[in-house]
Amino acid sequence: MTDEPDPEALPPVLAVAWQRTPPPARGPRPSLTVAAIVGAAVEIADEEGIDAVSMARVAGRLGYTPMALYRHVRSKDDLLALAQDAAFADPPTLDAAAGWRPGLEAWTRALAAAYRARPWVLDIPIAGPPSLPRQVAWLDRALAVLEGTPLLPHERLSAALMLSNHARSWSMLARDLERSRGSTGTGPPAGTDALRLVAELAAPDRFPAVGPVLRDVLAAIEAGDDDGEDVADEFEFGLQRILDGLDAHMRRA
Amino acid sequence: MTDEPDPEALPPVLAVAWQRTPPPARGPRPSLTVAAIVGAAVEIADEEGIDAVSMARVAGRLGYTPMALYRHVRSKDDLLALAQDAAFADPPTLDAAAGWRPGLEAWTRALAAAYRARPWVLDIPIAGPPSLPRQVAWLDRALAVLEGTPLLPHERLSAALMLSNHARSWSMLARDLERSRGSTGTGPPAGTDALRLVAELAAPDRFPAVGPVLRDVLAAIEAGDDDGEDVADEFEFGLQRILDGLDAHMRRA
DNA sequence: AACTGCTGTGTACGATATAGACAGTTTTCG
DNA sequence: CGAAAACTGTCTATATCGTACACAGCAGTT
Repeated sequence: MTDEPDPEALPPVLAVAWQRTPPPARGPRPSLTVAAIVGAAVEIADEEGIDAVSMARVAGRLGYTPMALYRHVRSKDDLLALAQDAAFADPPTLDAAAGWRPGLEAWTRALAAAYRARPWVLDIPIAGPPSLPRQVAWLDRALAVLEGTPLLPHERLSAALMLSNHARSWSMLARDLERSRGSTGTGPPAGTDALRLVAELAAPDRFPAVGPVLRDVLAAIEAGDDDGEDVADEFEFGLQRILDGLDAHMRRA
Repeated sequence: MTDEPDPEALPPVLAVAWQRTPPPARGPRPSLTVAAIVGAAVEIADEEGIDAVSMARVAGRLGYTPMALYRHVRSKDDLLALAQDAAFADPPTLDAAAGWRPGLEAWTRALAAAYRARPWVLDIPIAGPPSLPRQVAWLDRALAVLEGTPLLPHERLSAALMLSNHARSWSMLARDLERSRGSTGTGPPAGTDALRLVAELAAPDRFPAVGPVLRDVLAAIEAGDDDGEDVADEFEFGLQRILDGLDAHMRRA
């Protein structure tokens, strides 16, 4: 009678992700497992992107009916959340003796590398604060690096999330530029072209500041060869600014 | 015969958004307009979220057939991009005399306020660098504030994007927490509960750093009353760190 | 007056997520 | 030992969407 959800109960995704579901006592041994389902989803996403990940595709790859998946996973959204978490490699081990700054640098770069390795992860909308195992593992490493610092606990959390957001945001930008480089015409065009377009479209009287800056950036890009390099440079610039800001705050305390 | 897309041609979305499409020379006067379509989409999203925005709903609200929209908009994705851009208010006018730091502070807070006013904007995946008019207008204001500073042009661009990313990321977190506060049980639970869960789930042996920090943050939250406040505090902390980092970099130059 | 290019409509198709009933299997309880 | 209970995977069905395609009527051009 009581369909009231127990407020103390684990949300289903978390229960599955943290393997808090006791094995069934009765009934046939499940031949499908969550791990297999998630693995198949990851494989498909690796090969063809998340748009190719449908319940039917995942089930088909494993030799099952689409509906079989719903015995192990509550919804497609849940499956995608699990796939996203599974897509990450284990966080790097950081040299604690080297200090917090090199540690966080390495951590953030590793995160960006993870996004680069599986860009489809960026297509899955994030839902809530990090709570799946792999994400928590990454968070743990960042917090561990900050352990000797004068930062307050909530400041450490903020710092880690800030760097994580930075890695994610810039990875999305890099992915978008790469995508538009490939597909001609449909999206905004390749890196420099997109900038050039905006620089031309922005009327100097209405948007006086944007034009000069973009033209200058364009000139700088054309002086160099590669423009994938430039995106990486912007990533580094932002990373160093954030670390500078944390450093300044620590010195003040 | 030549279906080759002209590399110099505007991508269709941009042509529409910047009103670079010449009015048709022949044929009946269009009764539908892009502005009306986008406006209807925004209204529906305001009332029921983006999930409620379907081509049929938008067309229906205007008294047209779904397919009529495709005469003015290339795809649903394009429509959403336009709606996202239209959803933003005009950027605030900033006091140039006050200096770059107060200016960027106000700018970033205004951006966060815009996300708060229309949270559904965050559900639309961003595609590429800012290139639609309202987004460019916002970017222009941030760059204008940085005009007197020793930052190089590409550094100014980086700084603006960094702050924009910060506003967006934290707005998403705030929205997620608010969402889970409302819906009981289905998603991850309300703000503090989510943290508590992770704190319990993270085994101390595998994730030694996460537990203490989360418990400390939880205690701090429970000492105060509201936890919406805390998210705002984290936003401010990150904002100040980024500005500190920019400040340090400027002094060095 | 014929033609051309345009607008909005109607129909149709192909995906897709997922609800609900069912048959078969394994364990537990009387 | 047999009946009931709990669970797995399947099958069928539905509702929702985005959008391709062909068409009817309209407004300028030739």
